[in-house]
Amino acid sequence: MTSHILIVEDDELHRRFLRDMLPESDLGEVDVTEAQSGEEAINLIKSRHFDNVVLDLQMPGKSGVDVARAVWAKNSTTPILFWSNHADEAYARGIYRVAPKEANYGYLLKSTSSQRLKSTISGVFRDGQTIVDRAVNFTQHYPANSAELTIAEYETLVDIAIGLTDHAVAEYRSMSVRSVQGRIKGIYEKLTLSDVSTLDGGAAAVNRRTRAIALALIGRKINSKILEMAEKDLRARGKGHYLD
Amino acid sequence: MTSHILIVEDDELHRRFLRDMLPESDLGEVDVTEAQSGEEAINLIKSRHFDNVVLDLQMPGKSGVDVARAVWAKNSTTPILFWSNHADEAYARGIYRVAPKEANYGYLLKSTSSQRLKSTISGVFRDGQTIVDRAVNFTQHYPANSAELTIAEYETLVDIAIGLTDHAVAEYRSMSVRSVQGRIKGIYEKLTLSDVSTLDGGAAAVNRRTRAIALALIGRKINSKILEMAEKDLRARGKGHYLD
DNA sequence: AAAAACTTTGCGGGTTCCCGCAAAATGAAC
DNA sequence: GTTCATTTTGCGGGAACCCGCAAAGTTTTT
Repeated sequence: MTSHILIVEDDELHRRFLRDMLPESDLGEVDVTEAQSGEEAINLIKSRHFDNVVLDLQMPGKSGVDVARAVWAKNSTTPILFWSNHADEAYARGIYRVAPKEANYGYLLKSTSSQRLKSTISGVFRDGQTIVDRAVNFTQHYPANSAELTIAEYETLVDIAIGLTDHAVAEYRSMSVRSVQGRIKGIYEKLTLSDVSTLDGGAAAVNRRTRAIALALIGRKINSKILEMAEKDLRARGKGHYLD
Repeated sequence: MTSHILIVEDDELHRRFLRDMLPESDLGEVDVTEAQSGEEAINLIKSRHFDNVVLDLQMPGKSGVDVARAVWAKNSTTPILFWSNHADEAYARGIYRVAPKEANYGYLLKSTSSQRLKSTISGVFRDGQTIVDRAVNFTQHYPANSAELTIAEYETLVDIAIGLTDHAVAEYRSMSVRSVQGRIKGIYEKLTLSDVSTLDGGAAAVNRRTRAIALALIGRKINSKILEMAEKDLRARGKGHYLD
């Protein structure tokens, strides 16, 4: 039986590498289709059937998480292998948020060996496993440890990272301003921002809010793609005017 | 005469592509050395001589801008070709800031054709040209137009993006707090943030400071690597305690 | 069902950010 | 050297952020 596989990959060398490697894997006969962008992929997904998808995460325009959402909207059990240069917790959380419970997927770094890639493809596409590279610093069962941001804290972190005020987050998430501030304080604690140093005159050297965003960015808990998706969600929920 | 070329590229497929392509270019005889990381590259640069460097920008650990700084510290006229998936103004400004006046360099996206890559290599390495891909949204002669951030505004944007307070920026840059606030207002105007919308109760929906950072991030004026470099510069100038 | 843990919430005070008003200082152009 | 443009600067007021104190509500564990 022929497997129909969609490769979504803007990098030509990587796309070619996958195209050549997939027939060598032990999936049996495969029919490979390629897309060079998230937009192209979404159009293909709407009009054609694919058994499996190999998906880069960071692409110009729509990201891999955008495409995954479209794949799983069409068929919530389609296995996806995320294959990326980036081990961002931001992407891992994004995937976790859009993945249906019944889906299985893989998340592998491009720096892993061809052998490892082949065995992961088999595991995800043929054997129905979920396999996440350990370099992706995010567990699925959380809080795996209490230093990780909860779902609620992460959601609030993204909200303040796109620039919303406490009042706007409160209205958007249907909670009080004080609640929002409580979650933000929790974020600061987990990013070890409870004490900030002061200047000679006694004023603080660091603004906690922007420092937390910087740390999350440098620690790859958030990235620009995730912020774009968050803005899109805001607009989809009728609150786009906040940003105008 | 043999050209000694250093390739700095974490992606194995891209490194291999360059290694195969360089002897085909019209540089004459070439001797190619490869580094898989910024750190490895910096060690090689210190101990060996290279006539030219091909440099990825976004790598784990030290970025291409870090490596460029080391290259030009050793020899301020070594031509460098920056070859990247990312057309970030952040990187362009970073390069511009570390490039000596007498250096020539290229900045090309990996999505351009092999033909174009070869001709750019010739132009930069043999003919001493500076060639920047037009997708890199940053001119060298600025302000090319008054909507672009000035050097001073950009420097302040990066300072607030890493989380410094107005007082800390003032002390760090030896200027008054009001001056810092004036520059920040200029940043907001150029990011079209002068008017922000309000919620039903009249409170603002958007915090300008964090919204400006989000827009700069999404617009690729800044990125996490640039923030890491800014933190390093802070520490190098004896102000690392601001962040502790 | 009860107890414990976690989250939400209101109030109020202190700090930082943001901006207007106005003037001084510096740099560029003539 | 003079004029013009740009940048810097001080003061003060309003808004947003941050947090302590305390209590209520919800969820989880026993």
